[in-house]
Amino acid sequence: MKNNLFTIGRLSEQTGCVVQTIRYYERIGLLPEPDRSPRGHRLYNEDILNRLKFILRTRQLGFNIEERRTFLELVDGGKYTCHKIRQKTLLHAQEIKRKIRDLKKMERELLKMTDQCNDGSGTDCSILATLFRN
Amino acid sequence: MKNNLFTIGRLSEQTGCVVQTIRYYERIGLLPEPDRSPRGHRLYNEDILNRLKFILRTRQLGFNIEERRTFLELVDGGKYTCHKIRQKTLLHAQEIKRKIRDLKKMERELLKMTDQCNDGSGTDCSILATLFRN
DNA sequence: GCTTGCAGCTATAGTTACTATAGCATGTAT
DNA sequence: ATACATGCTATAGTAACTATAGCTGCAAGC
Repeated sequence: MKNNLFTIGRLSEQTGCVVQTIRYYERIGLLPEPDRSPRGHRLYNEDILNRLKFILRTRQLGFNIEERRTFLELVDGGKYTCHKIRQKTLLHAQEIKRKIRDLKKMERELLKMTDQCNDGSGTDCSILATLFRN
Repeated sequence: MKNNLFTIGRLSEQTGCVVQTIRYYERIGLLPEPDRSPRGHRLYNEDILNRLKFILRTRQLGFNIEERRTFLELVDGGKYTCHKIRQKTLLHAQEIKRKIRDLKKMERELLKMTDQCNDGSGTDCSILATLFRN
């Protein structure tokens, strides 16, 4: 049951990643150029499937393309250390923490504005007043 | 002290918005085309200064260009109601809440991975193991 | 035998919200 | 005279895809 090849449509189904994105990842070098059928269709194997799944998990965790690329290079080269990867991951977690803080601030300010709003049908809106304050 | 005109550099200083962005906002219609000096330099007044400040505040609150445009149209047309603006703002706050939830989930997962990591110099990294799990 | 539909292909453009660059004109300071 | 600062326009670049146009080739239905 190993060693069977499948098309890009099957890879897309297996991973939930749309076809264009798969080809995009190949173009930018995250995925290798796969074998082709006589008709020129891409043929994938389990290795590439797993590699794509790896990429998609790092994507879901908010790593950008270059960060994903670095992870892959570390893995490919086998020259990573646990420490290096942990540092990278912690750094990323900190950035996410900062984003959360910023968004919470936004949320607080938005809710503060709506709190002061009478929600009426008139045109004396305290939200706009706040946005227009000097 | 009113009615004095100033250049784009001054507007930039007053608002903290870089010059290119001001011109960009003009191009996409958020800011009006201002008067020009004999040399063709843009000349701004207090009204445009306040309009730009308004735009920048909505930007800081995470409203995208089209949302900012809608706010401006409501204000320009005078045909807004307090209720409408409140709804718009609350909806936006909800989207931000959702983003915060997603980011918190990311953060938790990242920290969980690093927790299980021995942080050593070896190449048996539990973070990678987690990312590669099937 | 013909058409329709589907899956794949390449190359290219569009998206968001700016940011940066190239190449120009003009005014002021040295 | 020359450098520097500020302004101008038009255009390209950014991130990470997503969508489109126009093509090939296979299989099924009429």
